[in-house]
Amino acid sequence: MAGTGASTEIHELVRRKLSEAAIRYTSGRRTVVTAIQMASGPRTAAELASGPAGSVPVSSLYRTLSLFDDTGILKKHHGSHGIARYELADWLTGHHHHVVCVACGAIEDIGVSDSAESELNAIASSLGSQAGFRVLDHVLEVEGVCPDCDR
Amino acid sequence: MAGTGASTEIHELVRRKLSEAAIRYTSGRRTVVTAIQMASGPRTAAELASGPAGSVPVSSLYRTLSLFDDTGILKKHHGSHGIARYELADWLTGHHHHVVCVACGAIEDIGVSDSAESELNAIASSLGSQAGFRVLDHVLEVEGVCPDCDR
DNA sequence: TTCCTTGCAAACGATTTGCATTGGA
DNA sequence: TCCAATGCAAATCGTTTGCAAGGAA
Repeated sequence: MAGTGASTEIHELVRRKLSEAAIRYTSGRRTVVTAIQMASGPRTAAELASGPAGSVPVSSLYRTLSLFDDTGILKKHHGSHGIARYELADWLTGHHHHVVCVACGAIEDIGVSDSAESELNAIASSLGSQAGFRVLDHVLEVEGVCPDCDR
Repeated sequence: MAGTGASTEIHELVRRKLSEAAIRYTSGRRTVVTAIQMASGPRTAAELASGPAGSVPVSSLYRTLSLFDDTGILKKHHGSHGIARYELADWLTGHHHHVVCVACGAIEDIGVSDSAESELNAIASSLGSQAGFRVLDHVLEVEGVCPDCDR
């Protein structure tokens, strides 16, 4: 399996980040990180609980997700039905965007070329300053119908 | 009041759209449309209920919002805390994007130039087809700090 | 020991729904 | 008239929290 090295490295990066804040990297927390990094897109608490993080009780799961969001290890999104979805933060996996299926709600990660990314940055900066905002980041979501739902 | 003309036209467009589906445009529903079109960005049910749509009971409000979302009159978003926000659909107000304040959660509408919009369309199409999706639309959200929160 | 973390169950808040009543075409 | 629309209250569901027990430094 090719992922083992990267997996180990992510755990190490997370451990370091947590230790800076004097937060323990316990086995339950490691389980959550592993579960999320195996996914191909943002996952809900329910998906994690009924799958690879099934051993972690819901309350602990939510506490961990929330802690990781606060710490900047995870990024929280709000999917099609208002249910929170979590994925590893950009600094752990690289900046990317999402395609969302309007029919079934599936979300997939999608990488962006450097040239497209700089166009996006330019547009985002221009829009943000138009409104007087100090721009920090941008989120592009492509809405469409996924291959499965599209007949 | 300068908005009366446009306001009337939106009500007429909504009425027509609903009548196509044999759905009545009642006074409660008109109140909701009026409340939403007065806003400068997507609004939550609570905001509408405690403000310009205060006369509409919550259950009816939610039913109306949901009906309008299904009918394509409103577009539903999920803001910073997973609370649903609604705004008039693009065909009623024109395509636009949002700037979101990561500090206070405020959301403002923001227009995009035609040239930026076609760049966005090109990027979105390319990303979507990369994943095998039939692309329908795109959402760009600029994250930053609003003037009020930024000292 | 001391404080962080966990796990259960109860609490919460946004949204939905059952059902009897009202109102418009 | 007749069925869609309404309004109240109760139910749902994702998520949060109080509190006592477990564990690592």
